[in-house]
Amino acid sequence: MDERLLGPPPPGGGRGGLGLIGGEPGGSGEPPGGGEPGGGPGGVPGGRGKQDIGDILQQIMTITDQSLDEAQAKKHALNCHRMKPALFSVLCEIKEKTGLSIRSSQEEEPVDPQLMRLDNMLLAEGVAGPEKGGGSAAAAAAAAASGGGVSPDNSIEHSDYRSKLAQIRHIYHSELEKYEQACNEFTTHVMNLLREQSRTRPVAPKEMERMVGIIHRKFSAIQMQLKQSTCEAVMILRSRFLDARRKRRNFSKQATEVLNEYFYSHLSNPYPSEEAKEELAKKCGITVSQVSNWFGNKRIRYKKNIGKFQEEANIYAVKTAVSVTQGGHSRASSPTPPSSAGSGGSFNLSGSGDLFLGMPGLNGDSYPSSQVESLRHSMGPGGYGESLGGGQTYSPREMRANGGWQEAVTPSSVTSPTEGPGSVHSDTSN
DNA sequence: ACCCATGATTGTAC
DNA sequence: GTACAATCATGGGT
Repeated sequence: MDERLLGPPPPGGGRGGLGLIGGEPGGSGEPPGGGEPGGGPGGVPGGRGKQDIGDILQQIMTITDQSLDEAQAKKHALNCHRMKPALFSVLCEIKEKTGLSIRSSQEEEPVDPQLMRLDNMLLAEGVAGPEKGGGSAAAAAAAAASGGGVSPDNSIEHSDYRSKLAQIRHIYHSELEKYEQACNEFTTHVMNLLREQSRTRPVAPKEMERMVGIIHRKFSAIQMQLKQSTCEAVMILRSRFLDARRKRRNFSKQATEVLNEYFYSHLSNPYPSEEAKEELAKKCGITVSQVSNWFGNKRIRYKKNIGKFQEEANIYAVKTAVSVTQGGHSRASSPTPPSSAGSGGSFNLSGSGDLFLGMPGLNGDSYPSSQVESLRHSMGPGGYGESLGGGQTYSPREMRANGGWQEAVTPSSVTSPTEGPGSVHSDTSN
């Protein structure tokens, strides 16, 4: 088998084997006329290339037709030829001359910047490099990039990301190993070929080195493709992971209820303190930033369309009213911030009462009073500032700047008459 | 498929 | 850093 692979070098020499790696400038693996001892020193460089293709084909045909024994016999005859040393020295001479041009034509091979980039990226993503830490580090980096909220199922996403990354890593390494193995096998094969050829033609160690270099370059090109596609896979995985973070999932009904309850019971000043947010977050099984988001969205949307929220407000107002009248302490689901201790009942009552006033049908007004208030607000500040009653100790900056939450959205009656100067809001802690 | 509700993100002001 | 306002993008109902 090996014998067949090494083939009968004399006619055509190692052309078959070396030709496989292709792209060799000047066909350096084959000294001019090297495979044609019969042609003698007359086979000058370049002459081979001009040979008629028909001749070559014919030669190939003869090779295939020849039996191995015949080839071996020819080889032997060549080696024993009395002119062989002379021919060999001529070939060596020619080789010396052509060697320079070969060397100058290729050699410079700076580290490919793209390969470097790919290597760096694979290292950074934890695909290349040490087994441990890399993947999780990348996942952590991705998580850090997410910014604020860490959703409860984030860990699931993390493990998912990690397992997928591990898969990619596994495939990458097994492929890399395969390539390396193939490269080594091929290198050995080529070296054997060259060694075999060195009996009939001069093959300098440098030439062998160069050949090995060529093979490695070819294989590293393949490796680069592998790295490139691995990078692409990681990028896709990563983008999917990042997209997944953005995916919105509605809060549970209970969570929304808790948040709404707080919102409507603090309608006059729906700015939960940090502690209140934390407590709400704990109760709802969400993060503090999600609570902040929720309140931010709620405030803005409530303000924008009070009428739409009226019904909802009424529902929660009734809820709180009922729970308060039933004992006042049954509002277990509604967090009572430490700073608001003692005042909860009062503003709940006031809130609900005012909301009833705002109910269409209950007050006989086709327009909810809050909408009227809204209209009044749109007329500009100044006319109803007294609704604050001077009792609010907490006023967010922007509220002070633009006229205040109460002024904007709260029906004048909602501004908690019961929430006097002594009433301290949870938000006053800020 | 469409529409609306809603959680998240972004840009801006303070 | 917080809040607002606008916007994006998805979930869910029809």
